[in-house]
Amino acid sequence: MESSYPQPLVMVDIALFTIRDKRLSLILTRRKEPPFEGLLALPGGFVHVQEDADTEAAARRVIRGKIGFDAPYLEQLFTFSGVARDPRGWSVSVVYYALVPWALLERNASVELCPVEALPSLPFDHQQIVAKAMERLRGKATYSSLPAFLLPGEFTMNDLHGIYQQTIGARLDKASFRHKILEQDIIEEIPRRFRTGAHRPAQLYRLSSKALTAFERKI
Amino acid sequence: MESSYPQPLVMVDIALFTIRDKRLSLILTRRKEPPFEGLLALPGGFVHVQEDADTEAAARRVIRGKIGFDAPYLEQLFTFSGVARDPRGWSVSVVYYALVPWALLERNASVELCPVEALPSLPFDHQQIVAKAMERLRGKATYSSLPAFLLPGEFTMNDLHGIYQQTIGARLDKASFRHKILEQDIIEEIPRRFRTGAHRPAQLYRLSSKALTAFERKI
DNA sequence: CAGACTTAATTGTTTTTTGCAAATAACTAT
DNA sequence: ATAGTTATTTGCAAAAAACAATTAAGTCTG
Repeated sequence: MESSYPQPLVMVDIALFTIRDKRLSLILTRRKEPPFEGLLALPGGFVHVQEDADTEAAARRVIRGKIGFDAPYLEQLFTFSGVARDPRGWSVSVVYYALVPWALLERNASVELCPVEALPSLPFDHQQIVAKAMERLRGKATYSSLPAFLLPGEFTMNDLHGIYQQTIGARLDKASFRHKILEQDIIEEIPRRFRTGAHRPAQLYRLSSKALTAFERKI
Repeated sequence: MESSYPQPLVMVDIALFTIRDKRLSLILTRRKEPPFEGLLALPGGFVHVQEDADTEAAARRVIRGKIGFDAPYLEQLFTFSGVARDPRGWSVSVVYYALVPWALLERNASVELCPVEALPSLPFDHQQIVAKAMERLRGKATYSSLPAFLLPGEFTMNDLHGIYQQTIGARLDKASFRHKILEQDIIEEIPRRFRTGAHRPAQLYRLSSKALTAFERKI
């Protein structure tokens, strides 16, 4: 039977993004075991065929282990494979990327955060993985509600505008951005809720039910 | 050591598209072994850690086994996993999709072709896989040169226009389409080459070197 | 061999989208 | 009250896209 052939090791790795101080950042783990013991790397682990229904469940397990709760946005990114990527042997890593608002992480003292423009050199093929994840993030930012998942439940149009500029890496016209976003129905005004501060109060928005169900269907 | 845990079975499956008689079609295989012996299914196989450098190499091996040569376009689609998708046990399938011009397949008598609107019910989770592949194809058609890989080396603007409409599933204005495509530099005129027939001859085009190198870099 | 026919390709016009600049609105701090 | 600052809207110009019609280039038919 074919399945008696030697099989690759199967693991999941997570590119877990957040935005702190307006900087897109990754949550990393300091490895507690060989190989690469002591180095910072993407959180990950082996798939446990006894407890994980599929690799997405494995990814959620890893994320919960790292930050204590589920990420609001989770999507499969790409599968990396080969004999050379891990010194333990031929391996397959199903990589997911996840977005978490910084507000949810703040109390969590243990997380190691690193802005994407200042990453250390990462073990395995994690450098490549990060590059691919950024590419996807940038790509989706131009036509989906994805970057909104980096924000907490309530946010202003300016917050959203900034996040989009961050992830796309370019300047966007405010008026056009506002227009296009509202037209897509991915966010909605929270009636009578404003962020008040030094100046004119800003209308608060939240993700619309349309955006949330689109995410459930992984669009 | 972690790697002594029970590991999932690792395989690759291929969604191999072509266009025959203006209909987007899939190349299927009649299974020669259990499970689902005798049924039509996507071509696939286990990853051979001795001979495959990575899952993409495994995918190429499967494709060569099926059609006798490499597909002009090949890209990783998605990884499907779980305990229920294959009766042999917890498995991971890294799925690739590939595009092949019908002209290259014509002489190959053994291939079983099936238009995507008239697929039989497929075993495993292959129905889902096909749905995902179509979605990706549709998505990419709107902004890339991808559908052009379904055509032979020389094609007319009308051929291309038809293919795009096929994969997107909507009508596209001829003048606008022409304009946008030419502006992107993904195809180029073949000087002095025309398809002659019953009426006005049509200029022949080919993929530009820009489109070909973009594919090499998997854009 | 003229003209009808058919498909290819271009051109012009209207409509929609986008980018830019300025104006208006709503607050706080002095 | 008013200057200062950020939020939001408005208006207009430029660009892109959709639509409609015209011109081009051949074959086929009587």
